[in-house]
Amino acid sequence: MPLSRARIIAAAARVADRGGLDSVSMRTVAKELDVEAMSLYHHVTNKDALLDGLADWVAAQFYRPKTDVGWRVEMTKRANSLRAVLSSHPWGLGMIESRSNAGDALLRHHDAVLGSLLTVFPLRMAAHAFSILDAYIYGFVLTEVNLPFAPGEGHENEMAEQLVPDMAGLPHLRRMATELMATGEYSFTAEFEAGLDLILDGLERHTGGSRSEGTS
Amino acid sequence: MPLSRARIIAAAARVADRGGLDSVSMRTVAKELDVEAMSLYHHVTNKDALLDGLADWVAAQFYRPKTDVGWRVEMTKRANSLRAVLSSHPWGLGMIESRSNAGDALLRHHDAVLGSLLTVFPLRMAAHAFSILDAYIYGFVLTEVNLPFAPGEGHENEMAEQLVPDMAGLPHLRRMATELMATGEYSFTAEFEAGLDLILDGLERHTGGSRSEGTS
DNA sequence: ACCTGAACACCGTTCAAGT
DNA sequence: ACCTGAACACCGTTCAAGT
Repeated sequence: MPLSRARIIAAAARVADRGGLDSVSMRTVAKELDVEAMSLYHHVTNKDALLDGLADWVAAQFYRPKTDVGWRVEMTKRANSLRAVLSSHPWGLGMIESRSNAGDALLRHHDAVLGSLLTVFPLRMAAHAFSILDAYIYGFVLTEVNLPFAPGEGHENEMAEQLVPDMAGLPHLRRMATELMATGEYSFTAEFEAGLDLILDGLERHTGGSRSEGTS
Repeated sequence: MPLSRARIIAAAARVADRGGLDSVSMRTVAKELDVEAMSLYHHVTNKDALLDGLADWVAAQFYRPKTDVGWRVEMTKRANSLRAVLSSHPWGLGMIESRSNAGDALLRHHDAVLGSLLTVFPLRMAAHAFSILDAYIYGFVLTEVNLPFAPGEGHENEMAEQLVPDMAGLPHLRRMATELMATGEYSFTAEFEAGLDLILDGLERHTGGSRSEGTS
Protein backbone atom coordinates (compact mmCIF):
# COMPACT_ATOMS: atom_id res chain seq x y z
CA MET A 1 0.00 0.00 0.00
CA PRO A 2 1.55 3.31 -1.05
CA LEU A 3 2.02 6.23 1.27
CA SER A 4 -0.66 8.92 1.19
CA ARG A 5 -1.68 12.00 3.13
CA ALA A 6 -4.64 10.12 4.62
CA ARG A 7 -2.53 7.17 5.77
CA ILE A 8 0.02 9.53 7.31
CA ILE A 9 -2.63 11.43 9.27
CA ALA A 10 -4.23 8.19 10.49
CA ALA A 11 -0.81 6.98 11.62
CA ALA A 12 -0.18 10.26 13.44
CA ALA A 13 -3.54 9.89 15.22
CA ARG A 14 -2.53 6.40 16.36
CA VAL A 15 0.80 7.67 17.67
CA ALA A 16 -0.95 10.54 19.50
CA ASP A 17 -3.56 8.20 21.03
CA ARG A 18 -0.78 5.98 22.28
CA GLY A 19 1.75 8.47 23.63
CA GLY A 20 0.20 11.92 23.60
CA LEU A 21 0.73 14.80 21.22
CA ASP A 22 4.32 15.33 22.31
CA SER A 23 5.23 11.91 21.00
CA VAL A 24 4.15 12.84 17.48
CA SER A 25 7.26 13.59 15.45
CA MET A 26 8.04 13.13 11.78
CA ARG A 27 10.30 10.29 12.83
CA THR A 28 7.77 8.47 15.07
CA VAL A 29 4.97 8.79 12.50
CA ALA A 30 7.31 7.48 9.81
CA LYS A 31 8.26 4.54 12.02
CA GLU A 32 4.55 3.76 12.53
CA LEU A 33 4.37 3.34 8.74
CA ASP A 34 7.68 1.45 8.39
CA VAL A 35 9.17 4.20 6.35
CA GLU A 36 11.82 6.91 6.71
CA ALA A 37 10.96 10.34 8.10
CA MET A 38 11.83 12.11 4.87
CA SER A 39 9.31 10.11 2.87
CA LEU A 40 6.46 11.94 4.60
CA TYR A 41 7.47 15.22 3.02
CA HIS A 42 6.32 13.97 -0.37
CA HIS A 43 2.73 13.92 0.91
CA VAL A 44 2.55 16.65 3.59
CA THR A 45 4.41 19.91 3.12
CA ASN A 46 5.69 20.00 6.74
CA LYS A 47 4.79 19.07 10.30
CA ASP A 48 2.39 21.98 10.63
CA ALA A 49 0.40 20.68 7.67
CA LEU A 50 0.33 17.25 9.30
CA LEU A 51 -1.12 18.81 12.47
CA ASP A 52 -3.71 20.67 10.37
CA GLY A 53 -4.68 17.30 8.96
CA LEU A 54 -4.90 15.84 12.45
CA ALA A 55 -7.23 18.65 13.56
CA ASP A 56 -9.45 18.02 10.54
CA TRP A 57 -9.42 14.27 11.22
CA VAL A 58 -10.89 14.95 14.68
CA ALA A 59 -13.42 17.57 13.58
CA ALA A 60 -14.73 15.24 10.87
CA GLN A 61 -16.03 12.97 13.64
CA PHE A 62 -18.20 15.62 15.28
CA TYR A 63 -21.95 15.06 14.90
CA ARG A 64 -23.47 17.65 12.54
CA PRO A 65 -26.91 18.85 13.63
CA LYS A 66 -29.76 18.50 11.15
CA THR A 67 -32.24 21.30 10.49
CA ASP A 68 -35.39 19.15 10.35
CA VAL A 69 -35.17 18.06 13.99
CA GLY A 70 -35.75 20.08 17.17
CA TRP A 71 -32.79 22.36 17.90
CA ARG A 72 -32.55 21.35 21.55
CA VAL A 73 -32.23 17.66 20.83
CA GLU A 74 -29.67 18.40 18.14
CA MET A 75 -27.60 20.67 20.38
CA THR A 76 -27.59 17.98 23.06
CA LYS A 77 -26.54 15.28 20.59
CA ARG A 78 -23.84 17.57 19.27
CA ALA A 79 -22.53 18.42 22.74
CA ASN A 80 -22.36 14.77 23.73
CA SER A 81 -20.65 13.92 20.46
CA LEU A 82 -17.92 16.50 21.01
CA ARG A 83 -17.36 15.28 24.53
CA ALA A 84 -17.14 11.66 23.37
CA VAL A 85 -14.80 12.34 20.45
CA LEU A 86 -12.48 14.62 22.40
CA SER A 87 -12.41 12.24 25.36
CA SER A 88 -11.20 9.35 23.23
CA HIS A 89 -8.59 11.61 21.62
CA PRO A 90 -7.46 13.86 24.48
CA TRP A 91 -5.01 15.67 22.22
CA GLY A 92 -7.85 16.68 19.87
CA LEU A 93 -9.07 19.83 21.56
CA GLY A 94 -5.66 21.43 21.84
CA MET A 95 -5.03 20.42 18.26
CA ILE A 96 -8.22 22.05 16.96
CA GLU A 97 -7.89 25.23 18.96
CA SER A 98 -4.22 25.87 18.30
CA ARG A 99 -4.55 25.78 14.51
CA SER A 100 -4.72 29.37 13.33
CA ASN A 101 -6.97 28.54 10.40
CA ALA A 102 -9.97 26.28 10.91
CA GLY A 103 -10.06 23.23 8.68
CA ASP A 104 -12.87 22.33 6.33
CA ALA A 105 -14.46 19.72 8.60
CA LEU A 106 -14.64 22.17 11.51
CA LEU A 107 -16.14 24.91 9.35
CA ARG A 108 -18.81 22.53 8.05
CA HIS A 109 -19.54 21.41 11.57
CA HIS A 110 -19.94 25.01 12.75
CA ASP A 111 -22.14 25.82 9.77
CA ALA A 112 -24.42 22.91 10.64
CA VAL A 113 -24.65 24.02 14.29
CA LEU A 114 -25.51 27.56 13.25
CA GLY A 115 -28.03 26.25 10.71
CA SER A 116 -29.87 24.35 13.42
CA LEU A 117 -29.93 27.36 15.75
CA LEU A 118 -31.24 29.60 12.96
CA THR A 119 -34.37 27.45 12.70
CA VAL A 120 -35.60 29.06 15.93
CA PHE A 121 -33.39 32.06 16.74
CA PRO A 122 -32.91 35.36 14.94
CA LEU A 123 -29.33 35.86 13.74
CA ARG A 124 -27.97 37.79 16.68
CA MET A 125 -29.46 35.40 19.23
CA ALA A 126 -28.19 32.43 17.23
CA ALA A 127 -24.70 33.92 17.44
CA HIS A 128 -25.07 34.25 21.22
CA ALA A 129 -26.26 30.65 21.47
CA PHE A 130 -23.41 29.43 19.28
CA SER A 131 -20.84 31.27 21.34
CA ILE A 132 -22.04 30.17 24.75
CA LEU A 133 -22.53 26.53 23.77
CA ASP A 134 -19.12 26.28 22.13
CA ALA A 135 -17.41 27.91 25.08
CA TYR A 136 -19.15 25.67 27.60
CA ILE A 137 -18.48 22.43 25.76
CA TYR A 138 -14.85 23.22 24.97
CA GLY A 139 -14.20 24.48 28.48
CA PHE A 140 -15.76 21.48 30.17
CA VAL A 141 -13.91 19.03 27.95
CA LEU A 142 -10.68 21.00 28.40
CA THR A 143 -10.64 20.43 32.14
CA GLU A 144 -11.97 16.90 31.81
CA VAL A 145 -9.33 15.61 29.39
CA ASN A 146 -6.55 17.11 31.48
CA LEU A 147 -7.55 15.37 34.69
CA PRO A 148 -4.86 13.07 36.06
CA PHE A 149 -7.21 10.09 35.78
CA ALA A 150 -9.88 8.77 33.40
CA PRO A 151 -13.27 10.15 34.46
CA GLY A 152 -16.64 8.50 34.00
CA GLU A 153 -15.37 5.27 35.49
CA GLY A 154 -16.16 5.95 39.10
CA HIS A 155 -12.70 7.26 39.90
CA GLU A 156 -14.14 10.47 41.30
CA ASN A 157 -13.76 9.24 44.89
CA GLU A 158 -10.21 8.06 44.33
CA MET A 159 -9.34 11.51 43.11
CA ALA A 160 -10.91 13.12 46.12
CA GLU A 161 -8.89 10.90 48.45
CA GLN A 162 -5.68 11.73 46.61
CA LEU A 163 -6.29 15.43 46.88
CA VAL A 164 -7.58 15.81 50.42
CA PRO A 165 -4.21 15.47 52.19
CA ASP A 166 -2.88 18.57 50.46
CA MET A 167 -5.86 20.67 51.38
CA ALA A 168 -4.71 22.46 54.49
CA GLY A 169 -5.85 26.05 54.14
CA LEU A 170 -8.36 25.22 51.42
CA PRO A 171 -11.50 24.65 53.49
CA HIS A 172 -14.08 24.87 50.72
CA LEU A 173 -12.27 22.60 48.29
CA ARG A 174 -11.73 20.15 51.11
CA ARG A 175 -15.42 20.20 51.90
CA MET A 176 -16.32 19.55 48.28
CA ALA A 177 -13.87 16.67 48.10
CA THR A 178 -15.02 14.99 51.30
CA GLU A 179 -18.75 15.70 51.31
CA LEU A 180 -19.47 15.40 47.61
CA MET A 181 -16.85 13.54 45.61
CA ALA A 182 -15.74 10.98 48.18
CA THR A 183 -19.34 9.94 48.83
CA GLY A 184 -19.75 8.93 45.19
CA GLU A 185 -22.42 11.54 44.63
CA TYR A 186 -20.36 13.31 42.02
CA SER A 187 -20.39 12.37 38.33
CA PHE A 188 -18.76 14.28 35.52
CA THR A 189 -21.41 13.16 33.08
CA ALA A 190 -24.21 14.41 35.33
CA GLU A 191 -22.30 17.63 35.85
CA PHE A 192 -21.88 18.13 32.11
CA GLU A 193 -25.56 17.57 31.43
CA ALA A 194 -26.68 19.81 34.29
CA GLY A 195 -24.63 22.72 32.97
CA LEU A 196 -25.78 22.11 29.43
CA ASP A 197 -29.42 22.04 30.48
CA LEU A 198 -29.04 25.28 32.41
CA ILE A 199 -27.69 26.95 29.28
CA LEU A 200 -30.30 25.41 26.97
CA ASP A 201 -33.05 26.49 29.40
CA GLY A 202 -31.70 30.02 29.32
CA LEU A 203 -31.59 30.02 25.54
CA GLU A 204 -35.07 28.54 25.24
CA ARG A 205 -36.52 31.53 27.04
CA HIS A 206 -35.56 33.55 23.99
CA THR A 207 -37.33 31.36 21.45
CA GLY A 208 -40.79 32.31 22.65
CA GLY A 209 -41.57 28.58 22.54
CA SER A 210 -42.54 26.38 25.47
CA ARG A 211 -40.23 23.76 26.96
CA SER A 212 -41.48 21.00 24.69
CA GLU A 213 -38.29 19.20 23.76
CA GLY A 214 -36.64 18.74 27.15
CA THR A 215 -34.13 15.92 27.43
CA SER A 216 -34.25 14.98 31.09
CA MET B 1 21.64 39.83 41.19
CA PRO B 2 21.90 36.06 41.72
CA LEU B 3 19.82 33.54 39.84
CA SER B 4 16.67 32.29 41.57
CA ARG B 5 13.60 30.26 40.82
CA ALA B 6 11.45 33.39 40.75
CA ARG B 7 13.75 35.24 38.36
CA ILE B 8 13.88 32.23 36.05
CA ILE B 9 10.09 31.94 35.92
CA ALA B 10 9.68 35.67 35.27
CA ALA B 11 12.22 35.42 32.45
CA ALA B 12 10.36 32.43 30.99
CA ALA B 13 7.12 34.45 31.07
CA ARG B 14 8.84 37.25 29.16
CA VAL B 15 10.11 34.83 26.55
CA ALA B 16 6.65 33.27 26.20
CA ASP B 17 4.95 36.68 25.89
CA ARG B 18 7.38 37.61 23.15
CA GLY B 19 7.53 34.45 21.06
CA GLY B 20 4.87 32.04 22.27
CA LEU B 21 5.18 28.96 24.42
CA ASP B 22 7.11 27.04 21.78
CA SER B 23 9.94 29.54 22.01
CA VAL B 24 10.47 28.74 25.69
CA SER B 25 13.47 26.45 25.98
CA MET B 26 16.09 26.08 28.67
CA ARG B 27 18.51 27.75 26.30
CA THR B 28 16.28 30.75 25.41
CA VAL B 29 15.34 31.37 29.04
CA ALA B 30 19.01 31.18 30.03
CA LYS B 31 19.92 33.66 27.30
CA GLU B 32 17.20 36.04 28.59
CA LEU B 33 19.14 36.02 31.88
CA ASP B 34 22.61 36.21 30.30
CA VAL B 35 23.54 32.86 31.68
CA GLU B 36 24.17 29.35 30.38
CA ALA B 37 21.35 26.83 30.04
CA MET B 38 22.83 24.48 32.59
CA SER B 39 22.79 27.11 35.32
CA LEU B 40 19.01 26.94 35.47
CA TYR B 41 19.12 23.37 36.73
CA HIS B 42 20.47 24.56 40.05
CA HIS B 43 17.16 26.34 40.75
CA VAL B 44 14.51 24.32 38.88
CA THR B 45 14.70 20.55 38.74
CA ASN B 46 13.84 20.36 35.04
CA LYS B 47 11.80 22.03 32.30
CA ASP B 48 8.56 20.53 33.56
CA ALA B 49 9.10 22.18 36.94
CA LEU B 50 9.74 25.46 35.16
CA LEU B 51 6.40 25.10 33.34
CA ASP B 52 4.68 24.32 36.66
CA GLY B 53 6.13 27.56 37.95
CA LEU B 54 4.88 29.39 34.88
CA ALA B 55 1.34 28.06 35.43
CA ASP B 56 1.46 29.21 39.04
CA TRP B 57 2.78 32.62 37.98
CA VAL B 58 -0.34 33.09 35.83
CA ALA B 59 -2.84 31.73 38.36
CA ALA B 60 -1.44 34.04 41.04
CA GLN B 61 -2.79 36.99 39.02
CA PHE B 62 -6.41 35.78 39.03
CA TYR B 63 -8.77 37.87 41.17
CA ARG B 64 -9.87 35.94 44.26
CA PRO B 65 -13.51 36.52 45.19
CA LYS B 66 -14.27 37.75 48.70
CA THR B 67 -17.01 36.28 50.84
CA ASP B 68 -18.37 39.54 52.24
CA VAL B 69 -19.54 40.89 48.89
CA GLY B 70 -22.43 39.73 46.70
CA TRP B 71 -21.57 36.51 44.87
CA ARG B 72 -22.77 37.76 41.49
CA VAL B 73 -20.55 40.82 41.49
CA GLU B 74 -17.62 38.70 42.62
CA MET B 75 -18.19 36.05 39.97
CA THR B 76 -18.33 38.76 37.31
CA LYS B 77 -15.13 40.39 38.55
CA ARG B 78 -13.46 37.01 38.65
CA ALA B 79 -14.57 36.12 35.13
CA ASN B 80 -13.34 39.43 33.73
CA SER B 81 -10.05 39.01 35.59
CA LEU B 82 -9.42 35.58 34.08
CA ARG B 83 -10.21 36.85 30.62
CA ALA B 84 -7.89 39.84 31.07
CA VAL B 85 -4.98 37.85 32.49
CA LEU B 86 -5.21 35.05 29.96
CA SER B 87 -5.57 37.50 27.08
CA SER B 88 -2.35 39.29 27.94
CA HIS B 89 -0.59 35.93 28.31
CA PRO B 90 -2.16 33.80 25.57
CA TRP B 91 0.01 30.81 26.51
CA GLY B 92 -1.38 30.86 30.07
CA LEU B 93 -4.53 28.81 29.62
CA GLY B 94 -2.81 25.92 27.88
CA MET B 95 -0.13 26.09 30.52
CA ILE B 96 -2.57 25.89 33.41
CA GLU B 97 -4.72 23.16 31.94
CA SER B 98 -1.94 20.90 30.76
CA ARG B 99 -0.25 20.65 34.17
CA SER B 100 -1.36 17.36 35.70
CA ASN B 101 -1.24 18.73 39.25
CA ALA B 102 -2.72 22.10 40.02
CA GLY B 103 -0.36 24.59 41.62
CA ASP B 104 -0.91 26.32 44.90
CA ALA B 105 -2.09 29.64 43.43
CA LEU B 106 -4.73 27.90 41.31
CA LEU B 107 -5.99 25.86 44.27
CA ARG B 108 -6.29 28.98 46.40
CA HIS B 109 -8.11 30.73 43.60
CA HIS B 110 -10.55 27.85 43.24
CA ASP B 111 -11.08 27.72 46.98
CA ALA B 112 -11.96 31.42 47.01
CA VAL B 113 -14.43 30.98 44.13
CA LEU B 114 -16.11 28.08 45.89
CA GLY B 115 -16.16 30.04 49.15
CA SER B 116 -18.05 32.89 47.50
CA LEU B 117 -20.57 30.53 45.92
CA LEU B 118 -21.14 28.75 49.23
CA THR B 119 -22.42 32.02 50.76
CA VAL B 120 -25.64 31.52 48.78
CA PHE B 121 -25.72 27.99 47.37
CA PRO B 122 -25.90 24.62 49.07
CA LEU B 123 -22.86 22.45 48.40
CA ARG B 124 -24.15 20.52 45.43
CA MET B 125 -25.47 23.61 43.68
CA ALA B 126 -22.23 25.45 44.41
CA ALA B 127 -20.38 22.60 42.68
CA HIS B 128 -22.67 22.95 39.65
CA ALA B 129 -22.09 26.71 39.58
CA PHE B 130 -18.35 26.27 39.91
CA SER B 131 -18.25 23.76 37.08
CA ILE B 132 -20.37 25.69 34.62
CA LEU B 133 -18.64 29.03 35.25
CA ASP B 134 -15.17 27.55 34.93
CA ALA B 135 -16.08 25.71 31.76
CA TYR B 136 -17.64 28.79 30.16
CA ILE B 137 -14.80 31.16 31.02
CA TYR B 138 -12.05 28.75 30.01
CA GLY B 139 -13.86 27.79 26.81
CA PHE B 140 -14.53 31.36 25.76
CA VAL B 141 -10.97 32.43 26.43
CA LEU B 142 -9.63 29.33 24.72
CA THR B 143 -11.22 30.27 21.40
CA GLU B 144 -10.51 33.96 21.89
CA VAL B 145 -6.76 33.66 22.50
CA ASN B 146 -6.37 31.37 19.52
CA LEU B 147 -7.97 33.75 17.04
CA PRO B 148 -5.63 34.79 14.23
CA PHE B 149 -5.96 38.43 15.27
CA ALA B 150 -6.18 40.47 18.47
CA PRO B 151 -9.85 40.88 19.44
CA GLY B 152 -11.40 43.78 21.28
CA GLU B 153 -9.78 46.27 18.93
CA GLY B 154 -12.45 46.45 16.31
CA HIS B 155 -10.84 43.85 14.07
CA GLU B 156 -14.02 41.80 13.99
CA ASN B 157 -15.00 43.17 10.58
CA GLU B 158 -11.54 42.58 9.14
CA MET B 159 -11.78 38.98 10.19
CA ALA B 160 -15.17 38.62 8.58
CA GLU B 161 -13.84 40.00 5.30
CA GLN B 162 -10.89 37.62 5.38
CA LEU B 163 -13.10 34.63 5.90
CA VAL B 164 -15.99 35.30 3.58
CA PRO B 165 -14.20 34.34 0.33
CA ASP B 166 -13.70 30.77 1.54
CA MET B 167 -17.30 30.31 2.51
CA ALA B 168 -18.77 28.61 -0.51
CA GLY B 169 -21.03 25.86 0.81
CA LEU B 170 -21.20 27.40 4.28
CA PRO B 171 -24.34 29.53 4.00
CA HIS B 172 -24.99 30.12 7.68
CA LEU B 173 -21.43 31.07 8.60
CA ARG B 174 -21.35 33.34 5.58
CA ARG B 175 -24.53 35.00 6.75
CA MET B 176 -23.11 35.56 10.22
CA ALA B 177 -19.92 37.01 8.81
CA THR B 178 -21.64 39.41 6.41
CA GLU B 179 -24.75 40.41 8.34
CA LEU B 180 -23.31 40.54 11.85
CA MET B 181 -19.55 40.80 12.03
CA ALA B 182 -18.86 42.91 8.95
CA THR B 183 -21.43 45.48 10.06
CA GLY B 184 -19.49 46.12 13.25
CA GLU B 185 -22.36 44.90 15.40
CA TYR B 186 -20.27 42.09 16.85
CA SER B 187 -18.04 42.49 19.89
CA PHE B 188 -16.28 39.73 21.76
CA THR B 189 -16.56 41.59 25.03
CA ALA B 190 -20.32 42.00 24.64
CA GLU B 191 -20.57 38.34 23.64
CA PHE B 192 -18.61 37.25 26.71
CA GLU B 193 -20.78 39.27 29.05
CA ALA B 194 -24.02 38.13 27.42
CA GLY B 195 -23.10 34.48 27.91
CA LEU B 196 -21.92 35.08 31.44
CA ASP B 197 -25.15 36.87 32.34
CA LEU B 198 -27.25 34.07 30.89
CA ILE B 199 -25.42 31.61 33.12
CA LEU B 200 -25.56 33.84 36.21
CA ASP B 201 -29.29 34.39 35.64
CA GLY B 202 -29.79 30.65 35.46
CA LEU B 203 -27.84 30.13 38.66
CA GLU B 204 -29.63 32.94 40.46
CA ARG B 205 -32.95 31.16 40.00
CA HIS B 206 -31.60 28.55 42.40
CA THR B 207 -30.72 30.96 45.20
CA GLY B 208 -34.31 31.85 45.96
CA GLY B 209 -33.16 35.47 45.96
CA SER B 210 -34.34 38.26 43.66
CA ARG B 211 -32.16 39.76 40.92
CA SER B 212 -30.79 42.51 43.12
CA GLU B 213 -27.13 42.58 42.14
CA GLY B 214 -27.38 42.63 38.34
CA THR B 215 -24.42 44.08 36.49
CA SER B 216 -25.96 45.37 33.29
C1' DA C 1 27.54 26.28 46.38
C1' DC C 2 26.97 27.80 42.05
C1' DC C 3 28.08 28.12 37.14
C1' DT C 4 29.88 25.98 32.79
C1' DG C 5 31.37 23.21 28.51
C1' DA C 6 31.25 19.03 26.08
C1' DA C 7 28.53 15.24 25.01
C1' DC C 8 24.28 12.26 24.04
C1' DA C 9 20.00 11.26 22.11
C1' DC C 10 16.55 13.54 20.29
C1' DC C 11 13.91 17.35 17.05
C1' DG C 12 12.24 19.59 12.00
C1' DT C 13 13.97 20.33 7.72
C1' DT C 14 17.26 20.90 3.40
C1' DC C 15 19.63 18.90 -0.11
C1' DA C 16 21.84 15.71 -3.10
C1' DA C 17 21.56 11.18 -4.28
C1' DG C 18 19.54 6.96 -5.32
C1' DT C 19 15.60 3.88 -7.81
C1' DA D 1 7.69 10.14 -9.08
C1' DC D 2 8.80 8.48 -4.90
C1' DC D 3 11.93 7.13 -1.18
C1' DT D 4 16.39 7.74 1.40
C1' DG D 5 20.83 9.03 3.99
C1' DA D 6 23.77 12.49 5.60
C1' DA D 7 23.92 16.93 7.41
C1' DC D 8 22.51 21.32 9.99
C1' DA D 9 20.70 23.83 13.65
C1' DC D 10 18.02 23.08 17.20
C1' DC D 11 16.03 20.42 21.78
C1' DG D 12 16.31 18.50 27.22
C1' DT D 13 19.43 16.57 30.13
C1' DT D 14 23.80 14.11 32.26
C1' DC D 15 28.20 14.42 33.85
C1' DA D 16 32.75 15.93 34.90
C1' DA D 17 35.06 19.94 35.48
C1' DG D 18 35.90 24.47 36.87
C1' DT D 19 35.51 28.64 40.59
